[in-house]
Amino acid sequence: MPELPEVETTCRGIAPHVEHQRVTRLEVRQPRLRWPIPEQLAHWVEGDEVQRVERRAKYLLLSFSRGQMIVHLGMSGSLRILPQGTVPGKHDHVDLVLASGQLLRLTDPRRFGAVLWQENGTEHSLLAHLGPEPLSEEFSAEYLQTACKGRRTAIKALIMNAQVVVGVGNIYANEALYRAGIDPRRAAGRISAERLSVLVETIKTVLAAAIEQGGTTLRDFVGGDGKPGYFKQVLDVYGRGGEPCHGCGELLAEVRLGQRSTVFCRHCQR
DNA sequence: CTAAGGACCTGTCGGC
DNA sequence: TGCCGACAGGTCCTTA
Repeated sequence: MPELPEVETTCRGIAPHVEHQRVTRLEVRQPRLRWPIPEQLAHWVEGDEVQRVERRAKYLLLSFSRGQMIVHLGMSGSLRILPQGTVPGKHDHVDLVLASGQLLRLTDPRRFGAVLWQENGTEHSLLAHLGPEPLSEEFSAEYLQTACKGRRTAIKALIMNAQVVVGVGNIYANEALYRAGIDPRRAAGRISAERLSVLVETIKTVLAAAIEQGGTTLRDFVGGDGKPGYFKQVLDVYGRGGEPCHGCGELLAEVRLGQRSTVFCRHCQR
């Protein structure tokens, strides 16, 4: 479910309810997510106050006095603020119960998500080798040009590689490549500097627009405040295989690339 | 080192 | 209506 805009929307939605709140209890009903939830996590957070909620890549980081709780939503996860006492459903695996009378609930049917911990002064290995944030200045035309040099891998796979740049998932990779006029299958090392520069801009634009809209609504995504996102209305290619290209009217092609559904226009993208 | 494929898990949808 | 396979927003890990 969550791509970077969804995670950002969730972060902004939950932060006002969670920051500076004391955690009265951590209730784990299902510890088996992508990795087991650390057994000592409750011990580390209970009685302490959440200092800050922030996002790095698609990870949410909740800071406590001795370390950070790391939350990843995987493919199907979501976080919501609910009143205490709300009866948990089948896939409601974790509750962070707050002194305010609310709780932060993690729901994740597929359990590809994760709840982990990093002690102050240490960096979890998952976060150690992440590339730059796509909306930062560090993610520049020059940076992408260097990253593409000599690479034979398809450009779409490259921009979805978190070691190159974080937060570009399948939807926005398809959209950004369409807007840049680049064939997603093209070898990264065989794209001109000028065109890569355009791609950097379209990645930034498409992500920023999606964040502004509150994320893409697919199925039943809701942000931390329970409101749905509205970006789906402006997707040009994702989920539109076989339908007419918004630019030229030719039918959009759909192929599988690295096991991910890839939609593009054979006429507009080269 | 790079590139490609499998793995994790559940729900939903389309076809027969 | 029921069953079965294909597919879904992510990304780590193993294999070549």
